[in-house]
Amino acid sequence: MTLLLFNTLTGQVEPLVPIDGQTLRMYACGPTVYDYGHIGNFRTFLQVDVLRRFLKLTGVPLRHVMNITDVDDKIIRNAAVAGIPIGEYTPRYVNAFFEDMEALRIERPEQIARATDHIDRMVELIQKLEAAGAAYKTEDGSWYFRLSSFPAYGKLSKKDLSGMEDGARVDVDEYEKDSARDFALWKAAKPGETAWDTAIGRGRPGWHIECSAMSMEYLGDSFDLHAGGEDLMFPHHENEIAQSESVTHKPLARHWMHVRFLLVDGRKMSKSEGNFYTLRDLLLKGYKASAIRLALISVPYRHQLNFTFDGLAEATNAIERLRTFHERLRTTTFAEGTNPAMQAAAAKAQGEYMEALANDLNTAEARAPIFELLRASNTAIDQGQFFAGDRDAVLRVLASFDAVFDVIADRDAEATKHALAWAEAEGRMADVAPELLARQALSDEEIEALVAQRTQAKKQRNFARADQIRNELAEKGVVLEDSKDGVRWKRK
RNA sequence: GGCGCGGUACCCAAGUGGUAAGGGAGAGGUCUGCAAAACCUUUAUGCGCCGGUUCGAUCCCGGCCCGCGCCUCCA
Repeated sequence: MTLLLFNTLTGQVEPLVPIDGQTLRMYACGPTVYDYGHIGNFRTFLQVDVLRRFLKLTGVPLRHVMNITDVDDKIIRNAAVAGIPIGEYTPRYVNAFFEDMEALRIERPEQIARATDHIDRMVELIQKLEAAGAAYKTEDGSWYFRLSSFPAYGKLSKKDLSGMEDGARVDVDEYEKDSARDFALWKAAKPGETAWDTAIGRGRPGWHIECSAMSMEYLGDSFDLHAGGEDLMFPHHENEIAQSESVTHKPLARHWMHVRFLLVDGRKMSKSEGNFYTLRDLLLKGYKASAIRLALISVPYRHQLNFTFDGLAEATNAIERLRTFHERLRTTTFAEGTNPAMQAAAAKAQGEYMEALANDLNTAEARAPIFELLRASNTAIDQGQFFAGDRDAVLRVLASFDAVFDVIADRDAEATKHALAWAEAEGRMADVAPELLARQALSDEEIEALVAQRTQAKKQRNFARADQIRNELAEKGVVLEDSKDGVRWKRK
């Protein structure tokens, strides 16, 4: 099955297939590690995760490179404020980022590349650009890209810069540039700032050059897909194209994917609006990592997603239903055999599910057949028309679902535990929701003991006592389910 | 100002030129000691508004209204 993916470059939905007929090579812009990741960052990374997981599900081998920008103005500024070198400042945020990826079940790309590990590659690239007449050095020792040397500039974002060349706006700090639109490849060192001594002078890289240098290093001159948030389309990706293609004279990437921004309560998320959330903020409020994942991927990547707490609650409940169903399949004993109707329903769901994802990663549409199969299965089970062979077939469909969505398998407790440990270490326990703390109050053993007591009380038909225990557990976030096979409990 | 996106039931949301997936929530019911879970029924003659094309439009075209994003560091 071939993925049809919208290509920003052509404005069309096109098949995404490896140009070399084997491995799909992709580059996706990663984080700038100056702070903790927010849900907007993660929406993009999650949607790219959906892409890579679907490709893997369809049997496409991947080589996915993600950069980590560990040197830039904000990092330098923040490190200076903290009074430490950037090499000491960034690791905590790099580690936090990886921990957040793990919490959200975002798969690790095959290759992670840090900017500061590739300074020499960037310098080489700038030298090549100079040789090609596309780069020049200014008096202060900075290097700029000569936009006039690259007529195709703007082809990705569909911008016509012809009328803007003679910028009426003159930036006094950049008076040395040939043209106001020329962008920095290399910034000359300012006193006290982080800098590298290199063949092109002492300084630090501009933002865009790292992606050109590192994609070339790990994926070659030309690769299959380049992805990132919509804001990166211009100027970042446009600049990457200019830098890379001026040297290679080959298309940097054949396919470009851009994930739209999310809104929070109908507005762009920003600190000043007071609608800014990191993943950690939400975990401490008691929301499950899986619910955050589902909420952020359920609206297809090309649409704005309006993030709300209602939406998070909805995702929480939807996951609960999936997990309850999965548990029912796993723990119920079914008679041998199959129900042809169920076999057909499972095959249909699987087909519709895959087709929806193959259609430009339509995650919203992909959910529908899964829930339809869930209901059909529950009905069949209730009526005794569901057999061991059906269970296996339905479990296989759920496995396909989770191969991409990854929300049924429950690792929420670990993510929450890590978040709480972090809050403790950072002195942020005041931000932890009381309900979350209440939920941590009982150990599994204590819950088991109370459940046993309640079962005993029920046997003695002491329902008052049994209900008392149930209420007590409910206050601690533990929900009970009585069934023929005994009592199941779960944490909310 | 330039570029682009969206307005579908209480909320989220998919979708197609032929009469509206799915999720959440609510209501009623079955089951249960009571719950929970599960299932059944129910909640848009309607898809922002007005025209047009068509045998037929939510889906195509035009206009209008409203909301949002990008154009600057930003996922």
